[in-house]
Amino acid sequence: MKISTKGRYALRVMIDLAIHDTGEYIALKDISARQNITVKYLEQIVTNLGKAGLLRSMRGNNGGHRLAKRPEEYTVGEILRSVEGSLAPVECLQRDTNDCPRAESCVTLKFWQGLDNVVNRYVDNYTLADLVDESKETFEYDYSI
Amino acid sequence: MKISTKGRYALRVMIDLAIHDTGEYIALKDISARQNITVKYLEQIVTNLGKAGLLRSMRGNNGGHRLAKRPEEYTVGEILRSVEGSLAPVECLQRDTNDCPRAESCVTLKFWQGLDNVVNRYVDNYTLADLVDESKETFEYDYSI
DNA sequence: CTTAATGCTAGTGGTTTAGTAGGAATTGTT
DNA sequence: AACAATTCCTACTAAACCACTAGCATTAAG
Repeated sequence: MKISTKGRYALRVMIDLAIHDTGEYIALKDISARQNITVKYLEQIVTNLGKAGLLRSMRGNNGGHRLAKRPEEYTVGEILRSVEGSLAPVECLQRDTNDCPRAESCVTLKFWQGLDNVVNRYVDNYTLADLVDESKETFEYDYSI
Repeated sequence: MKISTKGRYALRVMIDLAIHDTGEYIALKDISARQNITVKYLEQIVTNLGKAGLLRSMRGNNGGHRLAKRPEEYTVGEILRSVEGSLAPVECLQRDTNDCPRAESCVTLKFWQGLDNVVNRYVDNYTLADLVDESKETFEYDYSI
């Protein structure tokens, strides 16, 4: 039931972009320095975030990334899913990719569906803005993070 | 965020033992035939369940396993944890094994704790008896499973 | 044209998953 | 006492996944 580093890092990247949002594009180099994640690894993460439409990106000199919408418009769920794929606890709940032939007779299906529901309800009711607020509580006067 | 086969199989084993409970010990061979899981793999799973005190086991001829308590006294959470280890979505929440030095400054800690809470609340309020009941609904008159 | 950035594809060492395999120990039956 | 059926224990393994690293192509500004 673990979330991978990509999921955890994606959250940190989004918080970082939200806190340092100036309207300009922010280079991965800067995020890397603040978050202690290599630029190369960040590339993969922001690629996923970008493909999901969560970021606007710009190549070339002075290029970088910025949020595509306001922090309160992102759910943590969509951020996590963009890099982790489905958060479903068992594969048979990923409707699109899988159709378990035993579904009809599966005794535990209801249990797994319920678990999937509570997880998704939680992550989809938590917004990036919530994380940003908590970040500001944590570092009361220090916005350098 | 996936549960491994061991976790899924452990649930099926426990349901199987509950449904076929006669007070006698049930051999892995029988569970294997009903659940389509090899005896060898079942051995590993019941070893974990046994070490957690969830099963009573008997070696030798006519040996096998049976539940250590009534189905309503098991939570699905304790069954899953006995084979999966902690269900925490991030390692830093596994108090015993880990003490993240960044915990104080971790911006996302509160979010992860909340997720851990909803997951554990769900699985710890679901009992083996609930699964058994649902199994009986699924196979109305067919208890051969 | 140079520089600084992202975009894309591939490689890689380590860990975990999902089993398999073999034999020792235990218990009931004959 | 021997045998058969079972669990117990340790080790092994192929495949997948994770957490990166690497190299080069592409793009944009100055």
